[in-house]
Amino acid sequence: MAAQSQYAELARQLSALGAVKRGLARILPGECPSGSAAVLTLLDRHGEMRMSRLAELLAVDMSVTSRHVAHVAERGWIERLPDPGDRRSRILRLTPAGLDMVDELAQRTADMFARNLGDWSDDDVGQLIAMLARLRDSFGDCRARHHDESYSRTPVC
Amino acid sequence: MAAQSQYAELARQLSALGAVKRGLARILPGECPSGSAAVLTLLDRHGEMRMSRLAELLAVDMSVTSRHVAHVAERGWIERLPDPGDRRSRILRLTPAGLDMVDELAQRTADMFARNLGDWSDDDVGQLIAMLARLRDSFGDCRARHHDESYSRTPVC
DNA sequence: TATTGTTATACTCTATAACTATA
DNA sequence: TATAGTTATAGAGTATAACAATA
Repeated sequence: MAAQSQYAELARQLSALGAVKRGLARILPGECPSGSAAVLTLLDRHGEMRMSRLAELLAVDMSVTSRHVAHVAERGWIERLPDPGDRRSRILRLTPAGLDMVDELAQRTADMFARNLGDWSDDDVGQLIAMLARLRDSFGDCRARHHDESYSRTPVC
Repeated sequence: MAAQSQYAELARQLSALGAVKRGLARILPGECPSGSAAVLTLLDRHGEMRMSRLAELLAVDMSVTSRHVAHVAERGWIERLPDPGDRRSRILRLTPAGLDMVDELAQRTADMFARNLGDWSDDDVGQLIAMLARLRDSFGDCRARHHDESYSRTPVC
């Protein structure tokens, strides 16, 4: 358990991270904002999946997921296939054009990091990744709890 | 210098951090969204300062800073004093009510982290803070470069 | 009845550009 | 002319609520 002043400092650092994320967003292709990029990247990493699963991985509400998915589908980067097991559901899958975009994104991201993190060792980056993963894990699923009052009124996160 | 796959993973982790930040935002008082909280927290930490300095610390455009500052000033949490040395400028300073709000924010933030990071040691948190600070430092000031074409057309960040 | 997904609405944060006042 | 700050406008991301279709 850490001290209160440390928590305050951690909050400041997390807040300041917005600048890094906006920097990352600024190098994206015009038609592919960060929400779309996240969808494509997750589909590439985890393979085809349903909306609800994607919403979980994105850690946003399904309504938000729906809009991001519509955006990338309109551009032909994914297809929405019927789910044979549940006709309410849709299976999301990258198209070849989507895969191309994923490659483009990876290229731009790597360039960006290479420019700015040139003096970080492989190990440094690995440690940062590990700590961020642990942080996310500790917070669990921080999305709002829809219509669920079984917990306290103020969300746990 | 790290590998491209590591950079892709780092980008994913940073993107996923949005969930943690939204969780943090959800516990804020209704009248004090995260932009306002950042202003108050920075004034508390660094003492009174001018708009331009605050914009730098927030790492956002001054127009954004101006709106956040107006919001907290309307609620009486800061005062905007004339700068004796430059009449274009304004000095921002926390009021007693602003200090109270800072305390309230620190309390809520600490509660939140204590709930979720209970199994992190003081050292763990310290390491995370240090790495985030280094990350931010490596990226430098990632704000858009206004009307400055002395660099390449694509921003460095 | 409950769940999957979509759409409408509203709010926060951000950047760009045009503007005022002062240096 | 250049700089400090404000305001108007637009775009991205998100959540809530109401809704349709299916389980």
